[in-house]
Amino acid sequence: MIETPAPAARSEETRQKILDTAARLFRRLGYRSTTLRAIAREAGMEAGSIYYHFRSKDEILAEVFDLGITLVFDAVKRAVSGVGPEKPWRDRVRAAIKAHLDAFFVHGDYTSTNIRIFGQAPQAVQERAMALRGAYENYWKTLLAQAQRAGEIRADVDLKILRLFLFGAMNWTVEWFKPGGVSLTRLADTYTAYVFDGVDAGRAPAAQPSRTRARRA
Amino acid sequence: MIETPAPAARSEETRQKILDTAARLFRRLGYRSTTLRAIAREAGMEAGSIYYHFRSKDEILAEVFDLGITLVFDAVKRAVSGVGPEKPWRDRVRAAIKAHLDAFFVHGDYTSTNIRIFGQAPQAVQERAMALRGAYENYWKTLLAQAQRAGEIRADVDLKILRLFLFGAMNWTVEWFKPGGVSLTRLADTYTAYVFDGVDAGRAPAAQPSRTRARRA
DNA sequence: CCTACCGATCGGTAGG
DNA sequence: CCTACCGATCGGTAGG
Repeated sequence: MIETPAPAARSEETRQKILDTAARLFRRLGYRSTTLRAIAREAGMEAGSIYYHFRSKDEILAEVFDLGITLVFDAVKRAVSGVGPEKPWRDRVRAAIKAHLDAFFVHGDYTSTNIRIFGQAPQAVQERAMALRGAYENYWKTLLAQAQRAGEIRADVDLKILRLFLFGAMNWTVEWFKPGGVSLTRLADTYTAYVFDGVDAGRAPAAQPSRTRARRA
Repeated sequence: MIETPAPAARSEETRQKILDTAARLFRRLGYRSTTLRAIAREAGMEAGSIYYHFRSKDEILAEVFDLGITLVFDAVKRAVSGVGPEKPWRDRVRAAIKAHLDAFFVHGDYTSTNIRIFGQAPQAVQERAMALRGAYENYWKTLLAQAQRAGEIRADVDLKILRLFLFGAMNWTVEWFKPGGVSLTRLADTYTAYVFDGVDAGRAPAAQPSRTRARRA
């Protein structure tokens, strides 16, 4: 019953293995230090064979970039649309934050490569990825704008600054998050609470299910 | 009256020019794509001459890292200690945020190199920079802990998470900030307000000198 | 600080 | 998908 996969499927599998390996090496070593020979070795083939699947090193990088953005974007859209229409916008923002963070660690090599080495990619590769990046940013712009229009974000908040503030906080987690400590769900809850409520002691602590603390004066 | 600088000073000047050039290229191109030949060219000398001033490419990178951290650290310490003792801790945090952001753009190539390509540096170089990085992180840890002990940050806030949250937001500015738009002072004020007060519409807007808005219900 | 050079390695290709 | 190879370029060094 177990058969050899059809040639097309087999090839697609190898292609995917090359991308996975490349993403992992790009993330750790950067663009130039990642050599096609190293990718080939870890993917179990010879260097020249990569050109059977890709036209150039830049094309591999470009696909890693695209896949990284797409995986995050899709996960975020799915999470947000899963929040009931009667729920406040804060819940949708929280779902988006959680999905964004989750995607970092399910597809960590792709997303980290995006964050870490986008700036050092050849310009042609950057330009190709810009469209997808822009679409993802626009999604967040709209999400935050709706929350503001609904009155859940103060009208004096500059949404562009807020979005970049939040993106920074989220994207930085690729530099320090390790599984085993704080969970991603808890981290997403915490970040959401920081953004909406702040950490000031003169305010009520963020609503969190399992622990309520006395408030100061 | 204008004399040729003493040989020692001249050499120090060249050394500095090499570091400045290297930092700029490291930031833009990454570690491996930045070649000693390119550094030499833009610093106005031949590739071999760099070895009169540095022992290796790695040593240049290590010095760029160290300088980047030191410049930010010193600026932050200076800014914080300039806040009057009667002032609330929030003012010290705000001063630290502003100094951290300012340093990014006064010494942008050094600090951006630190943020962008630390992960792709050879391990020996990373290890050397760890001590300074740790010292800077500890400084922030202490600062936030004092604010919490003074009751200005809620007792239930995890300071490690808060620090990483804030570092992410601050460090991400190297990816998007361009002079001419929002000022760094305003950005630091805004980030401080976000962290302490949040953006929720059910709360008072962050205290800002020139504009007070009506508060919602 | 320069000239001239070395060994190593790279991205990519031809031909199978 | 492999073998064998090319031209280019790299970090680093010797000798001045």
